[in-house]
Amino acid sequence: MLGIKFIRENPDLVKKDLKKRHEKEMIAWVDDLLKKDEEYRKSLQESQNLRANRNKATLEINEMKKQGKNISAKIKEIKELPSKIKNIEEKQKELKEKINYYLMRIPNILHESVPFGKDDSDNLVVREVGKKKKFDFKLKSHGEMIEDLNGGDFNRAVKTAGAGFYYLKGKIALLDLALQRYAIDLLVKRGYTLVEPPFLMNRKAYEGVTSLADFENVMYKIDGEELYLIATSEHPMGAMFMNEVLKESEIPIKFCGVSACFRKEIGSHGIDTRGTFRVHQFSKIEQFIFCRPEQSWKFHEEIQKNAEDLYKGLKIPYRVVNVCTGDIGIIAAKKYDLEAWSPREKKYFEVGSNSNCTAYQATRLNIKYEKKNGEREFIHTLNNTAIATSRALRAVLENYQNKDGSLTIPKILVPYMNGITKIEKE
RNA sequence: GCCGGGUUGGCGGAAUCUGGUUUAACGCGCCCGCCUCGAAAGCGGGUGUCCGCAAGGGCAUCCAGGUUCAAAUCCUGGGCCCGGCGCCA
Repeated sequence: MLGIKFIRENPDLVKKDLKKRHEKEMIAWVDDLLKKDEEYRKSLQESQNLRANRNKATLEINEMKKQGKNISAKIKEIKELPSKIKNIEEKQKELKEKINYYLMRIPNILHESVPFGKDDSDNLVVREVGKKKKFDFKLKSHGEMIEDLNGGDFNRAVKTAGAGFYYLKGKIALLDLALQRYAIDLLVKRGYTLVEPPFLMNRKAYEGVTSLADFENVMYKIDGEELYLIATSEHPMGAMFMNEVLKESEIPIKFCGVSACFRKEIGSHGIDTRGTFRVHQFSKIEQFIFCRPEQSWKFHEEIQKNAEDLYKGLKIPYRVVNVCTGDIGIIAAKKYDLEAWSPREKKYFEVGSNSNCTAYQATRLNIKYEKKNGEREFIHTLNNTAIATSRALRAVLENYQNKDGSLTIPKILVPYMNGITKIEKE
């Protein structure tokens, strides 16, 4: 969320941004928020004065009691103070709740380089990289390939779990792991610390890292417990330092998360029942950075380069898009999507997403860092996919299939495949 | 899951039974200043957060409530940690 102080000081900037995001109703929210904020602070002053009076009287009573004086008159005098305080504070609570309602929903301030637009069709292509191979045969879908290579089972996954789940087997399962190890090794080599986080998270921590809509549309909740299955390791990594103050000397912190990811995908396009592309569970290697505010734009490009280097290494053509104001979501100040080339559909499809969340997540999570002079400031957080196997598998399976139905293993993955260079049709 | 013990600042640790000059004694750490060629020691100040231009004040003893003029302390519910038992990949 944005700091209330920031909104107080820059209401016009906030409104201008909401307009860019096509959030017209929220513009009125800002005025109401500021009004409620002022009322709240006034009420706070009032209740605090009453509390000060009460505290003073309490000390006096104590003193009198020690001297053996009769305190009943004094108690009568301040008798109604507690209820007065209670009344005011109840109103205050309502104001605070409304203020929080707004703060939890008003989105982050956009970076100036974010293109204006309505939806994903207005995303700006930043660059296209890699040579597209020519195929002189009809390409199979990645789902068909997996089945033909005896590398997975979608029907039986429907039986045991439901649509949107998959079994991977044999060499394709190994390929899934190879992709993960490849990404981990590249990131660890570049100074990132490997992290295996909890796959379940409580509500409080979760509210800090995601938008409220996600609780409905994305997250699986454990029945009878305040626990949610993580949608990405970004979430437990982000929440890791909740309510902490980090020393300037310990940041930047660079994490490489590895986890299974669970998503309901309600409200998104159909679930992929013959493949791994849009599914309820997949594995993902994720980059996450905590850093000083002045470093975050530099790191945004750094984690972008990491992701691009992974696809360059795989020799899979991709493009980078700068996600526009209408498609970016409430948390990021700027977001790049990485899209791999689908030779079968002759279009790009999303394989990763790179967000600079600036102080937005850190404000909700209350993560600060302490400067050398003792001052404290909210930290910046960034996250980017390295490899989501469900999507990277599709990219590999389409770009590396051969006319005879076999699959060539990308050279860079061969060491992770126990030397296997090709998966033949069985 | 059951039984018992516990939860106080950056850390150790008093005060809890018997509510009251204890937001926290005592000790350690960290930061700044003085001293010094530099450092240590020593001395002085600081070391959570919120409201306020300031003066000043509020809040903060795991969390949420309650009782009370007053809660670290009493009551209710919940979380977490330690030990024992049980259950179990």
